[in-house]
Amino acid sequence: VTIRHRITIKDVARDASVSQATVSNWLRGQPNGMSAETRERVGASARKLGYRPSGLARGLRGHGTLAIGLIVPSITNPSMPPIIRGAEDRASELGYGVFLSNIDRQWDKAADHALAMVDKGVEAIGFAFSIAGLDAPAATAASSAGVPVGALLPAGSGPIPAGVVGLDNEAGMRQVVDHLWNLGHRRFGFATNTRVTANGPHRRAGLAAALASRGASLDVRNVAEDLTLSRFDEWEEIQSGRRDALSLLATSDRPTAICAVNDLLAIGVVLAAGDLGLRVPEDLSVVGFDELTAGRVLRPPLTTINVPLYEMGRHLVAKVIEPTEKAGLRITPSLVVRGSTGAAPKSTRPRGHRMNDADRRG
Amino acid sequence: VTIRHRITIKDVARDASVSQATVSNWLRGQPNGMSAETRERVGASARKLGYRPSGLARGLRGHGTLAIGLIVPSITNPSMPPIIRGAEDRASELGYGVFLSNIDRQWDKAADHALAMVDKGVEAIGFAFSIAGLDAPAATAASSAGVPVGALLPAGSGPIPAGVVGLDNEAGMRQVVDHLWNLGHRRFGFATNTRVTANGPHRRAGLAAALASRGASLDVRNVAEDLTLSRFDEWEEIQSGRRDALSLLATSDRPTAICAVNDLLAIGVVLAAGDLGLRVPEDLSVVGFDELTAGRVLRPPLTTINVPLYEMGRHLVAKVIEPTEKAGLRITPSLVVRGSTGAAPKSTRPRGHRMNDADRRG
DNA sequence: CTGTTAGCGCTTTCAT
DNA sequence: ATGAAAGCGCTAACAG
Repeated sequence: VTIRHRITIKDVARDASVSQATVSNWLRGQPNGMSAETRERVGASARKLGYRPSGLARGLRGHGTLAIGLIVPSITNPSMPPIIRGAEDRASELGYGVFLSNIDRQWDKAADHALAMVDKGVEAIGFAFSIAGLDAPAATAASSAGVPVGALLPAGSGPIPAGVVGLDNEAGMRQVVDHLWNLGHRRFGFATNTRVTANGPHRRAGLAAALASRGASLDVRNVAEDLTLSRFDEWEEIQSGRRDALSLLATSDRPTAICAVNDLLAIGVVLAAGDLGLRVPEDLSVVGFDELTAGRVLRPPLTTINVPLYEMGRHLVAKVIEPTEKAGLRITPSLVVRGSTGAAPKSTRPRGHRMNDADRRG
Repeated sequence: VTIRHRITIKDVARDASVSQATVSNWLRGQPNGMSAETRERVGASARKLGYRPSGLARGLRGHGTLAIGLIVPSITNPSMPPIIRGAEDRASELGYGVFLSNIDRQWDKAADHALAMVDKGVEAIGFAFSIAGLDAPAATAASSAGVPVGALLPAGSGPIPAGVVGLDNEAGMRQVVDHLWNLGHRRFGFATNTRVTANGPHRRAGLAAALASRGASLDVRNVAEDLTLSRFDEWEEIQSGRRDALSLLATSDRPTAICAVNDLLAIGVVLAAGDLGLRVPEDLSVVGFDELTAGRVLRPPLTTINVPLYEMGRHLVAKVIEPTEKAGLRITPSLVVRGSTGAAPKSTRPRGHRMNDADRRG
């Protein structure tokens, strides 16, 4: 607990009877040669004195600070921890530390946080699913300050810009439609809310596109977008899915399968089905996106799309720290079939069919 | 995207025709007087030039770096995000940035990570539920380097040391026992595993103590501690709870209520009950600890103990950044009654009673 | 191979 | 009320 005066390179130099420069060379693995004898002597002194190089001074002098920034939209979003873990792991392997900043979906805060990180000397900044692309204010602010940025983003179609790790949501929805279509489903619903990540619109569009490629289409009346959600909160997001489902299932020609923008909403859909006395998957199939643990706990367990979040976090960091490649990386998620999807119900209710009381019962 | 040469205090000084010292004074809100005229002129120049002070240089010169470190045992543990969010929020309010480090329950890594943070100039380090107290190697390493440390820890009995935010697990278990006892339960079981946080033993001891205070006791045969868990993983932890329950419920005088060390294990217990054809709560009551969202999704929803994680994260940071008070803070969690607990089953099976086939059936 | 000498951007006496 | 100058701990040319 001795708060001894900080041991500097100078102390080591004096102890080893060499110059600071020599110690400095020793520090970063002798770029130019160095006699083994000296190296050892310096090493011994450093160890003896308990010397630890100051990252601050090193950073100030122009060299790296060995720190990067990671900005997450909402840390309580269950998708984030694996991403952060991946990012931190990779950064750590590369000898970097990570500054974490959570903006709680207040997108306008991103730029400030990014700049604060720049001031602290980060060498790069990664955005975990920011609402917009690399052209968002926060990203441009950082890169115009000379700090490289990278981001996790929906992939969209076309090439992926350098620095971005793109999630191919469309490919995911394609798998969902394949699965459901083979099960006989023809009327699809989509549940989302106004506070989801940038992936939301891509998932909806992906569903519509996959349906279109089979000559079917996503009826706008079968798309529910809850807008009563305020700040992000897992349970609240589940509730938004529940509200969506309630409105989706109130129509006479209700969908036989509902795709939710993510697992949280999907859980809400399953819960709503229970409220309405509908059996899943006999009466209604439900599929989510993201593969959360909560979806496995649900009865029936949720069929969903697995997204390799941990790997994405790793890639994001690798991309910003060592921007070797000039192109981005495309990540394709994959379907995980569990119990919430099954054959479409036999008795399809043609459009315009009148609801009976049993349908109405909650 | 212009990577203009960094604007320094010198540029501002030149532009405003004052000295660096004056700009420096202006920077940190004029400690000594300063003519309003000058202040304004400097401000104008700074704004015009887009000046941003370098945290690195500021830190090097001896003043604060406005950065703290936060070390978490396992970021994918669902209890962590709220803590991190609270910590980050409070730090941010105080103008601090936070370095996050996840050690994935590899406790021996903590010291290295802490030291790495010290090298990066953090002003303090907070440990979110480290396995040991403030006397753990990591904490002593940091504090002997002159960096104050704080931690989230089980409170235990007795006074709480400065810098620690203590969770009173015993108080939580007392509430659990009150609730269950009033429901008629007399045979209690406890499910845990060998990889839980430092709170684990305290929860078990708390249960035993609460029972003892009513003249009852926790039969060691009714304590199951799964040890097949490797790295932390939510689903795996649920499985460990399932295994615990399977062994706990195989006895002829099985407990009528099982308390799990946390919600994840508790979910596993409920799932196991389902596997065995036992109804919850009619045949078995289950209670968890931590109040996770997954527990609300479970059917029946889990009765549990809510821990104010977000607040604890905030307190932890406040304690390490402004170590005003000399004593720690005690946090008392509170019972949340949901559907997994109910009246004890009428037909109690006295010790030694022989199981019938129905009991055996899975 | 190793030592000298300048700074990096900022704070901080000490003068003025 | 403001300025000059000396570093914080380290790196980066150059010299020797």
